[in-house]
Amino acid sequence: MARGKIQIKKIENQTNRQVTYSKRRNGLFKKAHELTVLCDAKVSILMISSTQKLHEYISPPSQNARTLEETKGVNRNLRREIRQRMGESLNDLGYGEMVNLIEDMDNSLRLIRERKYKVIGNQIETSKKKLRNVEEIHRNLALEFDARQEDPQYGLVENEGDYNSVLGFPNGGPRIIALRLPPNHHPHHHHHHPTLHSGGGASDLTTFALLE
Amino acid sequence: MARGKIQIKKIENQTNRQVTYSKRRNGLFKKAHELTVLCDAKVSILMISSTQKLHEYISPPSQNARTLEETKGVNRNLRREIRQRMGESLNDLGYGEMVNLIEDMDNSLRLIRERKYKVIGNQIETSKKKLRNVEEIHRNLALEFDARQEDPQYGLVENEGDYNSVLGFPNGGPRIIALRLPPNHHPHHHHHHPTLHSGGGASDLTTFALLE
DNA sequence: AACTATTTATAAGA
DNA sequence: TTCTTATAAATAGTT
Repeated sequence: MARGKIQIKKIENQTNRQVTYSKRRNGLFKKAHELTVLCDAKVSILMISSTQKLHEYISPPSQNARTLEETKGVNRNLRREIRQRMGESLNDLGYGEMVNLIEDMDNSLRLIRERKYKVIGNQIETSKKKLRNVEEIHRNLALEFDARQEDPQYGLVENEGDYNSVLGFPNGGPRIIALRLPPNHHPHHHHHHPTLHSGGGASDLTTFALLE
Repeated sequence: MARGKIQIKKIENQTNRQVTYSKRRNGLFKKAHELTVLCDAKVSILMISSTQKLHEYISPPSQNARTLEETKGVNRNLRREIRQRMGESLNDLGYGEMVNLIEDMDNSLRLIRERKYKVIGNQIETSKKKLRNVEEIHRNLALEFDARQEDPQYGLVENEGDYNSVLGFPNGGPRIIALRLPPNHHPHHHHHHPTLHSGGGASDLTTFALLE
């Protein structure tokens, strides 16, 4: 947009592409920030460069920060729990947590089994297909990021863009927020919920603190 | 940035704010799109306006061409599956499906039990954690939101931005979805699983079908 | 929704 | 990478 018009198509020269990526990334983040301020909006941007580096912009929490953060935390934990219930992401669980999870899943299984015997109707063939489809689809969805996590070559990049400097925030600008939930703050009523246990050596809470 | 410089601070006039939001949102999405093309990057943007509408930009998958409808189906099925694995929303399952679910959960349980005995301790690679956390934080906005879709009162908003037209995509361009959120929600009002519960008699599938 | 006077972003060069 | 600057693009205010 200067010194000549360009076509919007992939920049083949790797160096140029890198430079343009860096410049435009800053521009985009700046625009995003202005939008959040001007329009009282919430914006979140994730981007992965052609060299597989990750950059992000998260608009700072506006007003209902506490509630929003709590809600975020609940969501985060819910998702983790789901993975665990699928038998994935078990790295995060300590022994005791795993015992609790198993107990919880046993209970769920019991529920479902009971229910099974109450079901009328037999659409077995169709049903099997549906479930298979669900399972396959689920695995595909998990790929985008999760698969990347399995590959050591993909690492998180430290704040390269230094967006805060660009925008004139010495520090304290938009950033990743860590949430520490109260230990008893959970939609579940049962106490033995695995994902919210703060126990264990390396909890998510610790990791989040590092991010700040 | 025209006809006068403005200060980057919240626009108090509601109408102006709305207009500016719309304009700048399109601008931001366009920039994002250019970035993806020019620099061969992947970009994902989520934003919620002050009127609680959600808009998102997701750069088209470079090769993996999954349609919007397919993706919607994935999400729909994922949510349903999660509920089922919690022992809820079993109404949707036929007998055969339930048999499959039980079998699958048994397998998962076995996985977890096996894993339990292999747990050693701090195996966490910080980079993996970071990446996962970034992803999760980014998607929190969407989830905040997905949870509300379970409630029939939430309706879909038509593609206001019409970003594809702006950019000259007749269709098949980057997908932007707008949904309308209600002004008030209740993050702390939880029953068993508020965010994952379907409301009323209609199944979630039905609800989603209406939403799309 | 369109129109423009201006501001802002940025491509190319240093 | 950072700066400079000519120019393209975005957009604030207006119609």
